[in-house]
Amino acid sequence: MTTIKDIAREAGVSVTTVSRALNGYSDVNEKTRAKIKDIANELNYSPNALARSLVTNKTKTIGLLVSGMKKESIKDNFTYEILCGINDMSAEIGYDLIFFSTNSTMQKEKSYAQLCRERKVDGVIIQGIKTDDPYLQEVIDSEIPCVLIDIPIESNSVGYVTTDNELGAKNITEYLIDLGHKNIAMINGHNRAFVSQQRFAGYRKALSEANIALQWEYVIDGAFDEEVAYDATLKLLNEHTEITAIVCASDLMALGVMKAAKTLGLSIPSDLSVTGYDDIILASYVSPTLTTVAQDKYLMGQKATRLLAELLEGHTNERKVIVETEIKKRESAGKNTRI
Amino acid sequence: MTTIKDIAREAGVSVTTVSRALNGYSDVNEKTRAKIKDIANELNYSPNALARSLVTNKTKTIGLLVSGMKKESIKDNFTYEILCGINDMSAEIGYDLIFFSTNSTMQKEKSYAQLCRERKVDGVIIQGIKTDDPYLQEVIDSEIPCVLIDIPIESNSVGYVTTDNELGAKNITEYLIDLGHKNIAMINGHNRAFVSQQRFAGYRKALSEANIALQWEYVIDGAFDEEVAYDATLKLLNEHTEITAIVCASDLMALGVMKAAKTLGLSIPSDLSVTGYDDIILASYVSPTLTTVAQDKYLMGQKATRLLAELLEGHTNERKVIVETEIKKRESAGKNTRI
DNA sequence: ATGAAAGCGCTAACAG
DNA sequence: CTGTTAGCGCTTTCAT
Repeated sequence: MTTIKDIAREAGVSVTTVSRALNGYSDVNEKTRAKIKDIANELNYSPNALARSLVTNKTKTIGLLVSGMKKESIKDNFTYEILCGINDMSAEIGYDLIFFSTNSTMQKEKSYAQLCRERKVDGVIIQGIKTDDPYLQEVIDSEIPCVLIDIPIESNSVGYVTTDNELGAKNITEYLIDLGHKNIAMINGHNRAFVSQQRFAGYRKALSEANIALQWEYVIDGAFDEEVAYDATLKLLNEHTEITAIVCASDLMALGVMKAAKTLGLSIPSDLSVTGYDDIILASYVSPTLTTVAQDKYLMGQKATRLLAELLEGHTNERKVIVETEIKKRESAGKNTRI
Repeated sequence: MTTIKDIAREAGVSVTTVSRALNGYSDVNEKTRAKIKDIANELNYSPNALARSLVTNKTKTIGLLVSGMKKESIKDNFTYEILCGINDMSAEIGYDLIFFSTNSTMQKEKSYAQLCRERKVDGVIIQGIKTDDPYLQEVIDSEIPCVLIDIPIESNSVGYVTTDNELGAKNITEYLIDLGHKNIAMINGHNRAFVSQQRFAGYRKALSEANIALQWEYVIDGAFDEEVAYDATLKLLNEHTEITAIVCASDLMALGVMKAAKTLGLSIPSDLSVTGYDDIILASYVSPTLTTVAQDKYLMGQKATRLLAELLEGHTNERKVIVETEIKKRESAGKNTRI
């Protein structure tokens, strides 16, 4: 492996000069620089990022703490799209990405801060973490710049990217109300997710503004899981045949709801309207196609990365980024036929 | 930031002892070790991986060279599933993952080997690279242990994971032949992909064994792209109305073919049978559902990682891993009705 | 414009 | 069982 020492020897200069020449410092004779560069090329030199980082205390690396890269959640390309956005943007701004491979067993042994300190990442992006995750507190306490996705926490070194979940849920609920529905149920995620709390708030607000009383029995947690949502829906619809529409806090759960409807012999949307949240790829391919609140996940990833870069470079204006959502009106929601 | 120096001072021992105590060496008094560990905890110490790597020349890091993490290819969760497999397995064997964020512009400036040398990754997994990619030759030349996905190259430091693409394509073509089809077209990827070459070979072999003459006009490249496949299919079917079945080299392209059929007013499978390759999530959700050759992408990722680990630890038996494929018979392929 | 020297945090002989 | 010493490859004062 070629080092600057080798180059220095070959060029008959000191390592200092080599370092400065290669790093584009101005106080170096252009002739010497050219010579050094030539030799570097010839010797097939590439700098050792480890050694450099050790002294500069910068790694040009972003740590990624991503839950949901499990086999089970492959259907849900939410995480992947965010990843793509992060990847593209980080390439643009010159940061490499490091995945902390931490399975559940190890998570107990090694703290968030430890992970970051060991690898000396410049900053971190966190996605898919639950609000009761012990890591979360650590993030806030730690000095390491960090961007959270879908967790609204701000501090000196912490920012976040999210969508207006309350508004999104409110809008789509209103859309159902406009379609004539009154008995609208909600399959939510779970209360350890901020987005669930917010989406419920939006649902509630829409009902309230339309003077529809909130029925607590209509609101069920589906754990963001297709199967769980399926089971919950069967039970719900058996007990409450008056329900004509279901708002889901994720597309995946909406798929579960649609399956349940099929099981019960209900056709969508004539017997039951269903809406999702996220706009995953499947949403536009299932039959009937799924009406949903679209989040631009790719953009979220990009913005998260850009925000982190700002945090790192210390010229942050705003630590909060809200990405717009959009209702995709497709086939799964229709007029209430039971009026 | 706490260093072993701090601990050493506090414990009244040398840094060497601290290092050995913390790394579990046996030649350390258990009492001293306990004391050192206590102090380390108290001081909230975590080792600096950079410094360690600099001297040990090992980083416990796997580099990932993945094409297809672009916005355009989000539909195609092939890459993502492989990633999940890699991620899970690398967590298990204690390696972190680093993404080389290299966009097209940078790729020209920095070589594969440079990337690896700079970051001092222990090994590399490469996916989605084309056979004419200059990186490929570098991989082979380089001494860095490397596992390729879907590129059959072996050397001292290089292994690969793939499926039997020829067999898969042969099987599914035979399946169509068994259904009574004779005029079977193929929408292939492109010839810079090994899998395309192999899948074509399988298609060809199946035809030949059934004494069906290969028609070169029936074989078109679809660039692994939905749109391109769509256009190609329109043209193909307009010129060759006798075609009753199309074998595609990817599911994404099969989606394009299905759209084209729709455009042409052909119904699937009664007018046209279509098969895919990969078994992406969409395959079982589109309507009609897609008959395809399923590859266990997650498993491929896992196996790639395990193989790399073996390469790294120097106890490699076999540098080649072939993952089984399976034909998923769904709705898009049916009996030839034009016999 | 260049070099000498110190040091980033750690491990690894070697000696004792 | 423990400490001394050297050094991984690089950047960074501080001289010159």
